[in-house]
Amino acid sequence: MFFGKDLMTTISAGPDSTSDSPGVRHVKRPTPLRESVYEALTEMIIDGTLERGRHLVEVELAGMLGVSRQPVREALQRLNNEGWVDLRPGFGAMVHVPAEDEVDQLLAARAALESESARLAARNPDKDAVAKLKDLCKIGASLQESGDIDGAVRTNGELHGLITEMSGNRFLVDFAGQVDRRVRWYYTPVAPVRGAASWREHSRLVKAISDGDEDKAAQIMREHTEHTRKAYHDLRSAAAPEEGLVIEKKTTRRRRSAE
Amino acid sequence: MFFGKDLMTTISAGPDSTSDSPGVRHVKRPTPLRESVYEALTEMIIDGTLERGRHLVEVELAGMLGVSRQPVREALQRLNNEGWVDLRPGFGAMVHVPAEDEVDQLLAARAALESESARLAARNPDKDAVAKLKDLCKIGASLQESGDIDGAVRTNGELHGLITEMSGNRFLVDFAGQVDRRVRWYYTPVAPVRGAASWREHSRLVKAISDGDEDKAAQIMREHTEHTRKAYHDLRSAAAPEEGLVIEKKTTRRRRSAE
DNA sequence: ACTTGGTAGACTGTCTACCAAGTGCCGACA
DNA sequence: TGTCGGCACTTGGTAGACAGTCTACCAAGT
Repeated sequence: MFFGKDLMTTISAGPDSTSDSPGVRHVKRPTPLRESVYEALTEMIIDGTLERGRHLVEVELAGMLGVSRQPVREALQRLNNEGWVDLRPGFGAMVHVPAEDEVDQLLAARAALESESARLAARNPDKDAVAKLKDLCKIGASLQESGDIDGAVRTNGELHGLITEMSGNRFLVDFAGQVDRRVRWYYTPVAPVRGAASWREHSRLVKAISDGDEDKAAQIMREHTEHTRKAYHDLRSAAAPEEGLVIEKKTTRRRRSAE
Repeated sequence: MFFGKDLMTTISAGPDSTSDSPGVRHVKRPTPLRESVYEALTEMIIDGTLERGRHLVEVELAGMLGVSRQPVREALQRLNNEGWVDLRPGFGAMVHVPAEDEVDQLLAARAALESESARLAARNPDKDAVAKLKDLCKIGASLQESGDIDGAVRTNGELHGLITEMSGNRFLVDFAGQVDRRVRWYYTPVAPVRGAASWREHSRLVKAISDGDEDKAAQIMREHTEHTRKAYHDLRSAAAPEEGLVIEKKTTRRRRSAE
């Protein structure tokens, strides 16, 4: 994400630099440090810099980010509450290792949350928002087609996020947001397979919303999530008949190198 | 106030809620202080010891609970993340003052979450759990009848909690749990009015679950929540035709000036 | 070979002290 | 009366210290 730029240079400035290096410029801190640390860490977890199961040592992270233990602790506790890491008392934090049934449960929760959101969004569809949705559909489909998986996944997130926001329900927004981020973490490898069909469904969904057809919107969103779950299972059983957790290794793609 | 010295006796409460697989007996794990503080504070917020809108000063709470600032800070941040308090940077925490549309949104979210939970619970109803549900129904109804509102509200919470747990989906459990506690906070005054009908609905719901009728269970849960919302609105418009939220009265408390 | 006991190191949980910066309030001043 | 400046308070963040606990490893005993 974009906050990275400034922050990372600021934060990662001096691992063990002495207190008064003349070159270190302390940028204005608009947001509390713990917030920045939180985002930096989620980013590192999602992009794999911090591998699953890794033991996160407070002082180590603190040094890595150029802050003291406290903000790190606070960030870690939030990450723990949201399920990104597991905090064992007296030992510390480990990056969460997802159980096999976890994606299932996540998608089930998402189905409930987003299907309801879609219903409420359709209940009173805002003109501008609908226009934006249509845009996102077009953008997403073309990104998908051009093979920009990261972009498509991101756009997918924006689209779903916008729909939940249209529900006007801040709790749905919040919960669905959390679920979405988690899903995105586990799910990126599925996107290439599932992509094309997914975007066709998005279009139908947006249409139902703009028509104000509540039941249809909710229904489509439900099926949409259900298809995603199926795709995940197919990929899983195809890619890892016995090896279990090895999938992410095999399917991880380096996207920066065009192939 | 009895918070005086050994807060352990006050806060360190019941058995730990670690998910225990059969055969593994965790002896005794001292809960981190921040956890105890968190629970003490939510309790105080719910029962009104800390009134809505009140400015929470870290060092004050720390003294009150007999701990240092650190655990209090960590607890406050969690409370902030979960919406119990609002943390204003540079100023501090205030106990959250619910907006008037907030209960609506909360109940809408709960409808989605718990209706889905009820569906999943009905999908494969566990014998023991169903028996427990029936118990709770009986207990709740009798508590309601005998006028023990607090007890009825608590039992209501247990019943809903058990149903979400029966869904087997930890995310639904988690989210619904958060929503439920919040609802319980705002909602206690409604319980007396709504109570009797509510418990009749619970019985029908439990029956649907034990029959394995998914659609019916989901449907009943939805209507159940809907009725609750209606009751809330009725009570509200009856009790406060004009004054609305002015419950908070304009008390700017002077804390240190001589009075 | 397997268990037991001991030991050492690492890390967290918590406390204390301290400082800089932001916020709200109150009173002085125009 | 209204506005400005300053004061007191509080948070946000840092540093260091210390006890308790967890892990790992090694040595001795069975």
